[in-house]
Amino acid sequence: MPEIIASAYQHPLLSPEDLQKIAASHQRETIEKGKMLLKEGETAHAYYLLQSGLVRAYVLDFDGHEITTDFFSDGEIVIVPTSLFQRIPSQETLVAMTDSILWRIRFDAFQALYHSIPGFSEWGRLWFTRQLFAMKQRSLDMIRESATHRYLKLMKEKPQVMQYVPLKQIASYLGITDTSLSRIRKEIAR
Amino acid sequence: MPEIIASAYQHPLLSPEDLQKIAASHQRETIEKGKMLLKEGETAHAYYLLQSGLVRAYVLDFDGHEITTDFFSDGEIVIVPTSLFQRIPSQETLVAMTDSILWRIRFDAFQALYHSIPGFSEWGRLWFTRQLFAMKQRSLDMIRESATHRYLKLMKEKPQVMQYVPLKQIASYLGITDTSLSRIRKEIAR
DNA sequence: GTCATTTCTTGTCATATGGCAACCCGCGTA
DNA sequence: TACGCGGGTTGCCATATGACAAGAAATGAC
Repeated sequence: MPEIIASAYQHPLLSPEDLQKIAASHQRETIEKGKMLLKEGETAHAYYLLQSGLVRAYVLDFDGHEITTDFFSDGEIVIVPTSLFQRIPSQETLVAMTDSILWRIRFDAFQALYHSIPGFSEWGRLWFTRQLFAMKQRSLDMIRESATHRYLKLMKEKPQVMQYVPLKQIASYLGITDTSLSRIRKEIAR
Repeated sequence: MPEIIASAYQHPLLSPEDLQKIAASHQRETIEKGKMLLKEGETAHAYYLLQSGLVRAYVLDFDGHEITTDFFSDGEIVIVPTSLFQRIPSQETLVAMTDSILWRIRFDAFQALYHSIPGFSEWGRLWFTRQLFAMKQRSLDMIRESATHRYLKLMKEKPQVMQYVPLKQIASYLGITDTSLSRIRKEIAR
């Protein structure tokens, strides 16, 4: 069983046998830089556990500009929950920023595990709880932290992003223009 | 069975009998304006379904200023998921802005339902999915909408808030100062 | 290697918002 | 009635960021 799966689904209620079953529901997949895992308007039928690489999520602005909504890095779950769990078209697009290796699990397989392994639904609830917390922190950061602080924080938490993502896309994630980000970088380098 | 419970837990997989069991796990409670449902530092042991009233959630700033993180209105679930599901102290405080009526369900009772009624854990996942979406929208709004637009949107979606909450607390929810909000209101009244 | 495209930086000016302080108003209370 | 106080508004000035445009640097295609 791939190490990445065991560590991603770590939970006190999940036995080694449970993990075996969970692992068996995942298929290994690779994707090239620039390719999309999910496009706006499509309905998701699976989510992905990212073994290595970098994936970006974005939505389109009222006038067609991309706004980056998320960066996914090693060990994280690449997913658009609304589309997958409400079975509706996604507003977000998922695109690989580097060649990536991931483990896909289809909705049906997930559903079967969710209702047959108690520890798995516990794990799921915990995952949601943490996601919700992270999103709340992000909203709070938008309110109480300066753009400079948000940039430094992102650099610290996801340094890979700096390496593979154009500033413009980082800027939209931070809620500023690429021009401002450029000035912030200049100021920091001082 | 209280109407509010049946409608809050509406889900195709939940039978009338399921709803009976769910309802039986809730206790009716009232709270006076100004009282707290959960204080920063306490660990939540229950969540609440709000039948009528208005509840506000806030965190404290680095220098002690309140930042409003949420308003809960009729029919919504009043909860601090991180504290309840990770069994850790809450960073948020929940305070009643008006006299309110709510239905409380304790963690243990929730847990029992979650693992015995498949439709209930489905419902829970859907609730999380929607919350996550709402939080993402909020982050996006902070990025792409002006303060004026955010204010108008809040007025439209939760008009009760205007009625019972001081501008200062609304302003912190919108990510601006009360001074700015006052100017925005002036401009809108124009 | 050359050309085209994308990415990043910089300058100028406009605008939104903040910080601070003064002030006004309504309301409860001594 | 007078006072104190919380809530809201306003004026003045500072600052952060945006909009737009030009140019420099890096990247990719052929």
